[in-house]
Amino acid sequence: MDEPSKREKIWQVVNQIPHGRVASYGTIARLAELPGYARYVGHVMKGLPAATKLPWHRVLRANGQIAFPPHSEAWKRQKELLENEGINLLKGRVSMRTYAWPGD
DNA sequence: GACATGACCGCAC
DNA sequence: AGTGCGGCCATGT
Repeated sequence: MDEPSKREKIWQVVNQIPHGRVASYGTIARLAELPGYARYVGHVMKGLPAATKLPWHRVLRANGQIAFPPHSEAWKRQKELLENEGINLLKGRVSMRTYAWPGD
């Protein structure tokens, strides 16, 4: 089922990603106590309103890449927001070693 | 109810 | 280090 509790947990975790840090879909799922729901997290993100309060841009793939097709509009939008927070993208890819949350 | 698709992940080659 | 493949879960056709 698509219980509200699942979406809410995901929203909550995403909402707790600190400024200037990022987390992968799998990490979000794991922290939301929903291991294996990495894909579902993406589904929830897609359903977010355009003007959402959630820091959706801090959610990346496990390898640090943006989940959108490179150079697409959404891709550029997300890249912009990340750089706005002082996150350095190298070749459109974020160093998870440096910015991954949780960690340190 | 089978089959395809998606803002995914991890391990094996 | 790049690619492939199976595994994941919920939706849509």
